Amino acid sequence: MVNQIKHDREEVIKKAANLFWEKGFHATSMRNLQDHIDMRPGSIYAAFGSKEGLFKEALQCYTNTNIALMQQCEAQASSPLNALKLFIKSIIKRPQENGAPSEVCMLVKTVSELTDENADLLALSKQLLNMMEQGIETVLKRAQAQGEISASSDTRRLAQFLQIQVIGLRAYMRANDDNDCIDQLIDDAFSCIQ
Amino acid sequence: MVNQIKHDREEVIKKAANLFWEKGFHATSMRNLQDHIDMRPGSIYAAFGSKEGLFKEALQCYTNTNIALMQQCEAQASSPLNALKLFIKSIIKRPQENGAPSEVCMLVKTVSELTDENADLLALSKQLLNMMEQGIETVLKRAQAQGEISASSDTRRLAQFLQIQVIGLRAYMRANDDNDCIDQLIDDAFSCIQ
DNA sequence: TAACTCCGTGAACAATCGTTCAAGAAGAAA
DNA sequence: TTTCTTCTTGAACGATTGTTCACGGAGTTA
Repeated sequence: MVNQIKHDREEVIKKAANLFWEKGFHATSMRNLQDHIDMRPGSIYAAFGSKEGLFKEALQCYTNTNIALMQQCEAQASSPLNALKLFIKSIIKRPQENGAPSEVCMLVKTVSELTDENADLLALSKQLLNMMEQGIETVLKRAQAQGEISASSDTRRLAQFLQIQVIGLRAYMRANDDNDCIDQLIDDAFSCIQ
Repeated sequence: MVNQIKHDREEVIKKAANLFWEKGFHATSMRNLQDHIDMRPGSIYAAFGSKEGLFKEALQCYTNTNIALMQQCEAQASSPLNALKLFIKSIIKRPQENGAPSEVCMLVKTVSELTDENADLLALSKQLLNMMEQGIETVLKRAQAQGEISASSDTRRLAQFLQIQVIGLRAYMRANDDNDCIDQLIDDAFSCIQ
């Protein structure tokens, strides 16, 4: 085998994504990343081109993980709507329970933090968030086809509604330390979906 | 009159708050601030002590403005619940319409961006967000006393619900460029309040 | 006018930022 | 062993970070 790649690319990106997710784009320095993913600047720049390049891959990785989780929920749950509930509940669980580095969605954090000074990163985050919403809508349509939700419901609007609930709940959890009521708040949100 | 203070403190803090609100704490450099508030480093540090010190005042200023807006809405509207609707609608309106530097609430942005590395700023933001929620609850109680909402409703939970809606809606607007549907989404959220 | 007080100035500080690149290490091919 | 290829290393770059402080200017008091 020719010179083997020392670092597993996927593994490295995953570690980087976790650090970016925790600290945000600007507060994460290349020195921080070097320590966290155990690579030297030369290797990082050879592999990813720039801090922005690595961040793009991190955003993609984060989204792919979420999509995979969604598919996993669909395989497990007894119906599309239950899959959606399972997905959202497992995403919203406190970080200390599922190892996530922040309560807030990484894409939302990024969209909130960045400005036009990083236009392409901002655009990518918006695009990925939109992709997640469309994924939700796809499952909602499946639920509609199976009669779980009314045929007259606007699945696009329902997907928007759920997206807003999840964004709001996660940011709210970040802002409040004691959140025993979260489970009920999630149920409240879902009771609106018919 | 002894040497008059050249810069109006309130005005300076308001300008600084707008820049911090737009760019976030980390992405706003002292050089950016110097240009934006037209003060030199010496004067800034004499008046505020540090970047963190100025940011604290900016957070307070932002919150005070929101509280003032809430009171103004109560004076204008025909009932407590209508005042709340008016307040939330005027907050959620797109930044290009009301001059706000970002769609996202400054306190939420801060809570989302910062980590324990700026523990006191994080704590202050959480505290101010909580204060806003309590303000909402106060108005809800007034609405309850006037029979606008059911006497059996849990105003604490309703305030939480509204807080989550506003947080979610604003972040959602930041992430989506075309948002003609926002007014309807706001009405949807309020239709749950009984 | 001279001395004093106060605020504002901006050059300069050490530290850190994102990034580059010449050099080294290690296995493959000859 | 020698050459070649490929990946890694870490010192070093100029730029920018948050912050400091000796200085100048302007109004007040004597």
